[in-house]
Amino acid sequence: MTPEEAVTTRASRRSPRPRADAARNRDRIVAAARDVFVEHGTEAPLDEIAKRAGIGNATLYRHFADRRSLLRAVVLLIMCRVADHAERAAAETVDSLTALRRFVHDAVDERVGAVCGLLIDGGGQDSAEVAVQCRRVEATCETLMDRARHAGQIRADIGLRDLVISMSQLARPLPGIEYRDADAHRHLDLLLDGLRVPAPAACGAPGGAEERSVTYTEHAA
Amino acid sequence: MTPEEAVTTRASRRSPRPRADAARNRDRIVAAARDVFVEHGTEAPLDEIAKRAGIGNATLYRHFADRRSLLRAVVLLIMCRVADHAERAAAETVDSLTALRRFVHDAVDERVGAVCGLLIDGGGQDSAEVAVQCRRVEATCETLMDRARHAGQIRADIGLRDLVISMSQLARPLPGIEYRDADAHRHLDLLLDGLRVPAPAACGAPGGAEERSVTYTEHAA
Amino acid sequence: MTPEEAVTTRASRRSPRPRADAARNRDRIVAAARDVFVEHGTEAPLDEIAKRAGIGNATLYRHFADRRSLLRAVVLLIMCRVADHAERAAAETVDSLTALRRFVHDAVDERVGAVCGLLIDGGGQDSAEVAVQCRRVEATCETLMDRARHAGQIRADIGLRDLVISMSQLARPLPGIEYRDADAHRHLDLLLDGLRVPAPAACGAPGGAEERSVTYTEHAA
Amino acid sequence: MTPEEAVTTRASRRSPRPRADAARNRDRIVAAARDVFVEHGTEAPLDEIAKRAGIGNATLYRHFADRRSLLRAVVLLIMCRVADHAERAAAETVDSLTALRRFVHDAVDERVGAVCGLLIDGGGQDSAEVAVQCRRVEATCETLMDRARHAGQIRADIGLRDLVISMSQLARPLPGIEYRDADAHRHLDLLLDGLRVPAPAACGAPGGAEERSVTYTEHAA
DNA sequence: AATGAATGAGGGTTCATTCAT
DNA sequence: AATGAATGAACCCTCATTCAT
Repeated sequence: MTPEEAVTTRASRRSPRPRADAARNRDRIVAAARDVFVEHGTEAPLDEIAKRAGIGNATLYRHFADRRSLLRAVVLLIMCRVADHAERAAAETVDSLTALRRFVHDAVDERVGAVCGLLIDGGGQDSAEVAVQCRRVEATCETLMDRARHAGQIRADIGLRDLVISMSQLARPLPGIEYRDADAHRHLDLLLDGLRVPAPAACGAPGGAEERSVTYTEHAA
Repeated sequence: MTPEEAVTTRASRRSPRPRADAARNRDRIVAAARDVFVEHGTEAPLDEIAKRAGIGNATLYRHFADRRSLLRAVVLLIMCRVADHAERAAAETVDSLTALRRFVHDAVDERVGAVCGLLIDGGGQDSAEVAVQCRRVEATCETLMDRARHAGQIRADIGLRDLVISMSQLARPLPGIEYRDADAHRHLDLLLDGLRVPAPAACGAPGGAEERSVTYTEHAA
Repeated sequence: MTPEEAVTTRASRRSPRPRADAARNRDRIVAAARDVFVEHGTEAPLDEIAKRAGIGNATLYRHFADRRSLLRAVVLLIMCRVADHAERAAAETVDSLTALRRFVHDAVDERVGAVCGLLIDGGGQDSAEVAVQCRRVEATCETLMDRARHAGQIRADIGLRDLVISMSQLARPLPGIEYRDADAHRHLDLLLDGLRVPAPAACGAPGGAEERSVTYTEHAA
Repeated sequence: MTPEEAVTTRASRRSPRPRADAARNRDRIVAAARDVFVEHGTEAPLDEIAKRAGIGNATLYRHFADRRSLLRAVVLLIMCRVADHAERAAAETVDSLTALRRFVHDAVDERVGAVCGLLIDGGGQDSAEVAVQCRRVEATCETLMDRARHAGQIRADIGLRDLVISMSQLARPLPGIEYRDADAHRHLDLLLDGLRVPAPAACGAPGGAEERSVTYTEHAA
């Protein structure tokens, strides 16, 4: 599903035609914004984005009234793709855990880290379209996790939120450090390994989750 | 080791005495900066920090020439404490994996996520003092990881960098979302579980690291 | 006289025909501009005017090269009508003072306050057409005032400029306050009463013009 | 009463001391703003005001958070002085009509036209301090007008609002035309003459208020 | 001819940093 | 030493005007 389709079916709109060059500009802006947000964070100057997109600053404002609006478009773009990946993974991959794995890595490739936090707890708090995509992701992931849980592949105490937050955090660009996809992929693999059962602790290694959970509780206090 | 000791032994300096109230102000500023950086990111207005510290803005500049300088001091504070925790964990905890676990949770409690990125790749690239602390952390962690590796507790393909980056990322505050220590602790536990051997794959669950590594290679291309 | 006639006789122009719809657009723009200038001042965004006229912004620029040009057209429109009113009042109303009264109220209804200042001192300093209309107004008013003066109806120390400026000012919209024609009409009546002779002072009331003129001189110093 | 006193008695405030140079700057800014507003309208660039005051633009923002805030200060300054003039005129001038006359001319000299509209209908809608000064003006004028009415000096159908609006409008700078105090004073004199009774019409001149009121009603329709 | 889109210049406001008390 | 105040540079956003369909 493309973001355009996500917003509304074109036919139902009044706008006579979204002039080809304008549409191309819009896409360029969103793509540039995504990259700049990844590199410099969501507080990056919009002028930088405009320059990267090869347009004047005012043109950016013609397409997006303010920073939030642009951010929303980026989130929508990413979330549409991520949701697509989730559904495709669920449809095409028989093993649930493998599907989850495929999903998180695809999400990282979609720069999901650029908009971390925005897809949590409903995501686009102020955008119905984004919320729809978030729900697509949630629904698909929940299904996959349920199946994996029932198959005894992943621990029962892991929820959707854990997956989404961890994924977003690990995929986030590190300020001051050049962004490394490789790290995100690698650490997500480690984390996914941690989700699996039998929990490593059950394999005989000393110092299991219980042990930590004690310490953890202390910290939570 | 306190940050003051970390900087230099006082005796070798000219400054006759660092007036008690000035020293107190300095500490207040660093503490306030740490908290503000955690809450609003490292781009937060310095005036906000000064206000939080209960001092005038110019006083902040008397102590720290510019933003970088203040940031360095915060990093140094955190890294000193984190290094202390690392060494204490190594000294007091017999089991290496348990020591690592203790260390990462203590680091989160020290708000290590606030300065993520600054302690990677040598850390304070422009600060010898910070570099010293980073090396303390690195040395201790490397020792612990070596011991754990040799004891067959953690996988052989995991390096120090993996631990430090993951820890920093998972402990980072999520913009727009209220910071939750609990999430960081929880997800670090999951990640640590993923570091352990026998790898979950070896426990019989389908879809091991090898499988992923294939996909991963594709992504890396 | 319509503004079109005022500009030039069509026959002398090259333009083959001013396509009916184009002419209609032009009129709409000028009317919209007049209203917007009244409501939001002469600094109002031109896009607002275009939208109000129901046309695209570029169409506005096809008709009027820049803001000044549009403003001139509005002034011309208003001044043509105001001049018409002046001449009609002079022709149809026997009593000169009554004719003046009729004139000023008609002028207010033509939104003369919207372009205040532009019709003073020659009016459209940069427009021959406007200047022509200004002269029509001036000539007619001068005649009427002369007649009223000679008939002993109005004071001898009142000039055309007094009338025009006062009228413009009192008819001006008050920023932040919803425009009230009623106030303008009311206060113009009061002012016209002040023009009359025998001066109120002569009617026996204390504190006449002479008295004030003293104070006034002080202020002028 | 100075604006400072109008805001609050200094003693009751926490602010340790309003540093002399800062206070001087504040006064300079308000004075510059008043002049610029008179010359170029209340939409004039704030940078222009800062330059005129001989300070940096940011200093202006330190003293006044936004344009409204600055405007309020100007209004307060003017209204305090105007209210002082009103009370002084009432106290020192025996004849009520003469007092009113003195008042309006003093108000013009205080550049009351710069803030026209802001003193109508309660004045500083968002400022209690301004509202207080407006009420001082209103109360004094109402008293003066009452006395003049009872003494048969002015017409009974004239209200406070008529006086205030007319005064503000006539004293307003004409955009594009250099501001002329003389015109304002002159036209206010004429208007005040119009307020007097016996109404000029009663003096025998043809075309009185009744006649107009007919036309007027037509217009109002 | 009409229009949506593009754009550069300019104004409002914030903030890191410097100055004067 | 501590502070309130001052400042210029940078960013966001608007708008008059031009361009391309």
